Amino acid sequence: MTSQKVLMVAEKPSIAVSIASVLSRGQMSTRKGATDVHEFNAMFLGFRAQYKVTSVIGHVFSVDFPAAYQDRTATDPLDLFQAQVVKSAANPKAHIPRHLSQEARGCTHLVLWLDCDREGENICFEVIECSGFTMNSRNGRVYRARFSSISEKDILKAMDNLVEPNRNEALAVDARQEIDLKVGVAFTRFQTNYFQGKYGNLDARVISYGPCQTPTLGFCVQRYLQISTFKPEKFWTLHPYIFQNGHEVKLEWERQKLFDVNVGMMFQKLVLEDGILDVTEISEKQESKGRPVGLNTVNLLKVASSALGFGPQMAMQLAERLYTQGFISYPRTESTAYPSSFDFRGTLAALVNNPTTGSYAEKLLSEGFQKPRGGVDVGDHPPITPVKSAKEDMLGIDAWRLYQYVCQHFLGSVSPDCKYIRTRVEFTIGGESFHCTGQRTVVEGFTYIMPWLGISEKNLPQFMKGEKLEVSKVELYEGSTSAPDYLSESELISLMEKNGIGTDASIPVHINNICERNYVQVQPGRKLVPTALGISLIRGYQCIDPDLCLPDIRSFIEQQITLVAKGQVEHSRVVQHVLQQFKQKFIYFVQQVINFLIFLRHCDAQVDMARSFWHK
DNA sequence: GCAAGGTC
Repeated sequence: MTSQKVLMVAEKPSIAVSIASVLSRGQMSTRKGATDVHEFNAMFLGFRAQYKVTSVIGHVFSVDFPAAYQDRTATDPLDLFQAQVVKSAANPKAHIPRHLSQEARGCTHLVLWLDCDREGENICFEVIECSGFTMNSRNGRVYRARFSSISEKDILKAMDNLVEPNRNEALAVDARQEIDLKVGVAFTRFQTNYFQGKYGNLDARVISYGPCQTPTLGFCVQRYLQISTFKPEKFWTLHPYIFQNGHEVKLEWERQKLFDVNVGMMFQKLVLEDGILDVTEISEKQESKGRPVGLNTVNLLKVASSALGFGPQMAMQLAERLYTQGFISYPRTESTAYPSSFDFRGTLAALVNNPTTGSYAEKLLSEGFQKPRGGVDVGDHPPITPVKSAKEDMLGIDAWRLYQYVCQHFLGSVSPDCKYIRTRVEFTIGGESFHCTGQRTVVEGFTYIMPWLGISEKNLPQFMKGEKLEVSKVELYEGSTSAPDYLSESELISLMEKNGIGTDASIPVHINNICERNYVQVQPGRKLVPTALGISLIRGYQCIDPDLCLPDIRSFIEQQITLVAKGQVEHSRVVQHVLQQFKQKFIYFVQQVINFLIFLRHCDAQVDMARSFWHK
């Protein structure tokens, strides 16, 4: 009897290695190709089988317009909405389609090990197309492996529960690709044609629009507008002072702020006339600051920007290198919960040779470490953790600093919580209430290894309830409300994540885009300051159609394609419906812009007439 | 050469 031949395809080479290692128990032979192919013999569905495990490198295809629409001077952007879209190799140099079709030859079964998300489901069908397999054919069968992590347990479990790939989820991605392409390119071509060199000094090669990049820019400009329209306001507050056991203590007012100096002076007089503070309440409460959950990509990017000064693009490049050199685990993950099978002891042991964090890792090993807090498991990859110890000269200064943070975060996540005692003393004087607070650390916990998160110690002298104290002075402090600062890159990342703009992998790309297109500039402290061009663009959308630069535009697309993913509405109906709406917006936008440009030309003509009149 | 999403 001839044996079965099984082809397995993963989303990236490293996953193919993991799957082949588990299923062959390490007994595989690897041969080079467009991507490596791992071969071995094992049982498959009760029969002896020859296995080949290989991978793609992300998407095999990407969508674009046919050649006829590529010449932007010869095409009306409005026609793009009803144009055909064609798929072509995402990376022609990699020759992935040819690789898949060659390896599939003679195979009786195809098992798809793509990442278990919508994009992965879409890549499943790209692989099916290249391999020549068809769903439900007699001579070859197609299976989908659904795995929640790349552990031996989950891989074997997925093998015992093979399912079919989900066509609807794949179609939802097709819908998004077509909508993003048509909307983005139509607006971008129109804007570039009409704004470039037309007026002002908005000189730029391309003036782009996109349902992710434009709301991203919108966040930066929104903050800029808050700053530029901010009107500072004076305020007053009372601070009584006392001397207790040789310490001067400044008290805070329950009313916090007043915006009228006369009322402030009245209260100051009341307090001074009384002159005696009554201690009405003393409370001590133990508070806890929780250790961090596992590190995911977005949180790594935020820390890299705010604490290490690395932009997201650079942070990902450094992380990628640390990953391929085996120092940290896979750096693209949404999960913050460690899998149940995670080897904490092994990871700690791997760090004991680290010059700076090694002794702390050793201490956790000998004295015991904590089970990490919950977090979320999205089922993609485990949180980002160190894998082996390193020294600075092995990595270079930047990679070393990022690696150090990954170590500190991991160690922090298996350390005790930080415990501290908060003391609050309440006073009354002249009918007004004041208080002071102190705090002291009881258990340092994870803040030992992440000292910047530590509790700032504030000691208070002893007080007794019912005690009466003489006030030493009563300050009427005059302050001024201040404008917020420019949006920091790490705040922007938080806003994007919260509003569903981009993914962990694409957030750095969008931020990089708005910088490279000269819409914002990164200033010291990684603050994002919009340029004249960026401000003009967003103000333009705000005048014509504010939806265009709001994050809801992305949520709307996501929500519509989810109907496809769930099989509730047909793919083509959703695409038509969404494109129809964007086409209306596009037409209105074009009309308004053209009217405005006509108006400007009219103004110029008036100015010219006035000039020639006065210069006669 | 314009979008956004994979991954390198």
